[in-house]
Amino acid sequence: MKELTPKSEDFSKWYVEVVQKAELADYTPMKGMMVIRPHGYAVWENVRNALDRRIKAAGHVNAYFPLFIPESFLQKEAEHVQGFSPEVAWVTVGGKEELEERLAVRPTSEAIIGHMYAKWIKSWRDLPVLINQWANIVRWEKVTRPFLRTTEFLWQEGHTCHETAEECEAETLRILDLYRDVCEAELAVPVLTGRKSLSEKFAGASMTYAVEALMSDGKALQMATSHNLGQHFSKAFDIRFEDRNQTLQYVWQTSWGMTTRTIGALIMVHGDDSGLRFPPRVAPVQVVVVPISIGNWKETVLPAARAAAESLRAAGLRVDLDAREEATPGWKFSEHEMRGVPLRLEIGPRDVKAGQAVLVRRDTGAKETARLADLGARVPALLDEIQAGLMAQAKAFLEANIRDAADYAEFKAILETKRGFVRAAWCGGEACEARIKAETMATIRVIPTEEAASKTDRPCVSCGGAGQALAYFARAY
RNA sequence: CGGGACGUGGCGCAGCCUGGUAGCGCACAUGCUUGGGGUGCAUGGGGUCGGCGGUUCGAAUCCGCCCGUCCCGACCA
Repeated sequence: MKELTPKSEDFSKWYVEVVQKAELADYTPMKGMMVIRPHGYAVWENVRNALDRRIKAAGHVNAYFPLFIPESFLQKEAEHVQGFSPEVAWVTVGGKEELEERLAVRPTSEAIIGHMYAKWIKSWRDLPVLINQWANIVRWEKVTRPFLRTTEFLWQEGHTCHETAEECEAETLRILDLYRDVCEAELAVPVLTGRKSLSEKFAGASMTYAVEALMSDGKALQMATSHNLGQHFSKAFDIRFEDRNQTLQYVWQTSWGMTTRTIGALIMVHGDDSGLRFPPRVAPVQVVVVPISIGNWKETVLPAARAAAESLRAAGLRVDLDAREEATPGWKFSEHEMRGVPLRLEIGPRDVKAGQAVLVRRDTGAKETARLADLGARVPALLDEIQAGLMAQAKAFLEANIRDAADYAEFKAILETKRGFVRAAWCGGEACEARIKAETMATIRVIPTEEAASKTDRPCVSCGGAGQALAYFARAY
């Protein structure tokens, strides 16, 4: 549990080390499969709860569909099967018997859900269907990294059906905004939102919208996606309803997901050379109480530390009392910094005498003393400040790393020297997009959805043709 | 999947070139000591060197194949 490689020296190494040293995850004997350890899983639980609250508040209900999908189902939507087939894991044997039809371990659940929806939906009165599921997913990725890309990962996937195209699009965008809100309000990760180019969209969607964040090494990370599936799947799976005019119509569908990858974003956006810095809203432990062990501390300091921890717990905070005898205070400080605890509360003999405690912020390192009687008010306020402080810091970084490129030379120079997002005009042509990707490794992360934000009179940064939209380009994870 | 690096107690490494059955630091256990930023000392337990095969009297060391990890690309949430 020593010496973390500095972020600036080797970002990838720093990332892998901090994941392990903070005990968020660990590797297993199977390639690309990791254990999410209790400290990491607690983060996921907090993210999940925040998301789940919002999904339900927006009118959705949770359900659970099977892990396996018959091969023939996956094949019903041509683009879908083509997009996912390279990374599907198959079950071919059950017990000792060879299966007649092999089963895919779900890489996403549109196919099985589509099949069930066809059975359940008959009338416009059945619509909208607003179902979400929390599930595990398997995609046989060639290159894996803890949280960012693993063979199996956890996520939620929403699958909705609507009467009209307009309603469907509205749902897609409502969810996009929901994701933005979770990222910014809970994870303290500022994001760009917008649509994807056609080449980057979900296999089988009409349009994909995404929430993109900027990691502190200047690479972008997709935090969530919201797809307008149009009628692609309803036609493939025959999901029809009789509308208000007594004609049969195919439903309009959306699907959307957010994954355990968000934990990777939390690490890469907020972490520093001492380890993790979790935003209080999703931190597994919000306050750690460290008694300063000197002399007869167990009789004097420890009871005061217990009382402080208890009172904060009673106020609804997630509090850990680190009363271990085998570790020194300094050791504990470092360890809890590594683990990202937002606020440390130190109580020593001097404090007990003075009826106070020392509060140390993880985000800034700032120390202050507070009267024990005031902790109930001061600690929650400080946690709010830390949450806001992390957001402000990340936002300043994002804004400082969005740069406009007038021409291709400038575009390339920015990506070479500074990275971050480059905002540039694009003609809408796939050839230009592909060329930019090949030459700079940058892809279109999002094209802002609002007319005003994407409108441009500048020529395409690649070909010089008429610019159709302003797009945000970046190298991405 | 292409290029590169690596695989030796839990972790990080040395030893390999010039074969002779393992060593260091941290961690761990015990005791004392210390304690407001990773305390110090002593004692002790733990590996047969990623796997398989070959060469050899003898392999961590040489050769071949395989597996895995990390980095850089192509693919992806």
